[in-house]
Amino acid sequence: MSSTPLTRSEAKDLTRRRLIRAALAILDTEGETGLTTVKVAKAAGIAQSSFYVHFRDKQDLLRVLGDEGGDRLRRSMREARRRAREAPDVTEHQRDTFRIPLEAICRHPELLRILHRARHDPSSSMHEFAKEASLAYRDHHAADLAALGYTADNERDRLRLEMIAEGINAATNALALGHLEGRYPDLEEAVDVLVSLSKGALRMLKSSSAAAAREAGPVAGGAGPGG
Amino acid sequence: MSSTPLTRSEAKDLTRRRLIRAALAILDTEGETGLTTVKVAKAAGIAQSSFYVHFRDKQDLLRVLGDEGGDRLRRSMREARRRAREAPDVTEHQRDTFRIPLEAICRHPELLRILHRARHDPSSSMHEFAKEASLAYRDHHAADLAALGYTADNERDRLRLEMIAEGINAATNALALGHLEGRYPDLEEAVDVLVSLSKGALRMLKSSSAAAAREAGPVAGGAGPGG
DNA sequence: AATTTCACCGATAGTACTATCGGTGAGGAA
DNA sequence: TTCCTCACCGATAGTACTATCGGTGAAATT
Repeated sequence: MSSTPLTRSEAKDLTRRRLIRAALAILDTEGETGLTTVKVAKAAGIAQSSFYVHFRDKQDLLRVLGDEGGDRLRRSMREARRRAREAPDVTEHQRDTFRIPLEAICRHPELLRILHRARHDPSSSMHEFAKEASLAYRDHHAADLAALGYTADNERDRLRLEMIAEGINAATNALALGHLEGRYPDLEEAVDVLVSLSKGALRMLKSSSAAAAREAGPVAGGAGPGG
Repeated sequence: MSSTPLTRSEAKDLTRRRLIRAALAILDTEGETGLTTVKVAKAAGIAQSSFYVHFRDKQDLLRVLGDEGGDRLRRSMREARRRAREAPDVTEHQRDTFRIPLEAICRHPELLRILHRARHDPSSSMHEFAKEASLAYRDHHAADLAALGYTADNERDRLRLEMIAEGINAATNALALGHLEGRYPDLEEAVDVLVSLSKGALRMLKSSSAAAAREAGPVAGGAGPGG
């Protein structure tokens, strides 16, 4: 009741925020197929035609959603790295490295679900953005692992580190969603699993030049890429 | 040119196969949004209205696609387990356990992409099917890991084994898709990474009752489930 | 106070898709 | 040969959504 009289631009911005919020909710519950200007406008409390006061067209809305998601993504990654650095010891630093992304996902699971879908849907308006975001996540994980002391000093190890990071990233997402679906009630157990997964993979990295043959057997026999 | 005169039911079945094949291709390249009776019928070389000779409606087509995918899934999982058992030694058995699913994905990546999308899209006609398939894959991986000698003898380890299996499964999918996208040219390297990931995780499992504290630090401090 | 701006509205043209219907001709049974 | 069956066809009714347009009233400007 203090400042209910809004200026026109404030009111417009508020409506725009409502549209974006509504769009995210619909995207999460009904997918890109279910996202229509009719539903978004109705959920935001305005007429369907007024949608076009705020966005040039539907494509434009998706683009804005992608941009906002990207910003939120970058901010949360910076924040995560900052917080992990504050851990008292190495073990806790390791656990933080995996706990923080897990908690971030659980706070805004709809963003991951939307990205996840777009990542594998070539027809999605957010497909390219989702691919970039996915690579950014992988590189973030790779940097995390490097920060834990596992550096790659040659091309082969660099590629391996990327693979490990991508694998760990996928596992993190899967466990977070499993937690949200109620299958894994204890998030700390998920942290344990991720820590141990990474330990195994990074053991390989450390011993790659010396005992590669013993660790993984004859490796060079390369199968070409699949069809 | 030998038996071009087909019976009517043979010809009908052929058309049906063409429709299913076309639907899968469109689903892969354009997503569920782009899957229309117009496109499917045209790609199969028949009139749009003739679509309804073969399927009651679009939903029916999706259901059939799900069923066929399920069959193919179960067959390929059985086949994979059979082949892995034939490996000459333990190391090769381990590698086969991860190589076989990787190769299976690379042979039919469109199936994984379609499932992946539906898995995270509540509006998808194949959503429930994709969730079940995902759990089936996880349990398949869990059985594989158990076959490698890592058994869970209590409730906590059973849940951990499930988490490890789900994580490894997600990593497998991610690496296979990365390989297909050209980021990881050597599939054998992906096998190495998966083997090492699993080794790390299963080390935790084996030592869970005895040396849990040394392996992962204080573990019991349980944080509740997230929001 | 007079005028302009503009966020929002209802109506609607245009587009794309789903599903039905009556017809047709070649396969198959009598 | 005669009749029936049915996979396929074109046309079309019905539905859902996108995007545009002229109008309206309150905020903002003069």
